[in-house]
Amino acid sequence: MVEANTEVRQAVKVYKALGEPTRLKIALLLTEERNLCCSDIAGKLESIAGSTLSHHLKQLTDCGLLDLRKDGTYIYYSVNREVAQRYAPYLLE
Amino acid sequence: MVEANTEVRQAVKVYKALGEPTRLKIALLLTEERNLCCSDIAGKLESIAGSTLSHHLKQLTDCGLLDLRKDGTYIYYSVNREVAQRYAPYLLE
DNA sequence: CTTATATTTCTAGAAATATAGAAATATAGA
DNA sequence: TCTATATTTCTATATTTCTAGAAATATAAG
Repeated sequence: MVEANTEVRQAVKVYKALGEPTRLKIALLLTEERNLCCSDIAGKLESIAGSTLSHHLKQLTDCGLLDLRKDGTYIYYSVNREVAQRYAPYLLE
Repeated sequence: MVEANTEVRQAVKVYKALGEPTRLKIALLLTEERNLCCSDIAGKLESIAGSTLSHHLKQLTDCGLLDLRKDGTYIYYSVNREVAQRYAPYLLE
């Protein structure tokens, strides 16, 4: 019960992150294909400024839905399956 | 594949609806207890204007997450289990 | 018909969010 | 070190969203 509020707060963040078309698309892309970097993702979207994409990826990682792995200049993103499984297993279908 | 976009559009709506603290709280209330009317719900929230609550309930019903049943002057809301199950089974835990 | 209650619609202001350009930072390689 | 590429931060603007008061609508009851 102590953790209930924390969990609800995370749920709000996760759902807020997914409640935007571009971000949901990014999350779906990253469940199909793991370890995409920023520019890979940009390449798969219509046309998006790097700064905008960075802003979206920050929200998706801040809520715990995406994990990242830095490798040199690149940052590779993947969906965190546990978080997706808990709040939005729809992503994993 | 034809229905994919429709489904994604619904997903965005559902997640947008749940990505707001008051609305997530309403959704959680309504999974615990079915058939609450507008004023029941208002009574379980801190303090909210009727117009604000109406606005939130509209979003929750428009995305398919809540069903409603009119009975006289009252409108009773319940969570649509199928939609919740598909997009946010977290609600049903 | 009048009154009372439940809910919605209209309206507007305040706050939050999305977007992108420009500048900044980080790293790799020549 | 210099250059190129990847990504973030800063800044500004346009749009959306949240909120609630006032007025409107719907239904029930007297």
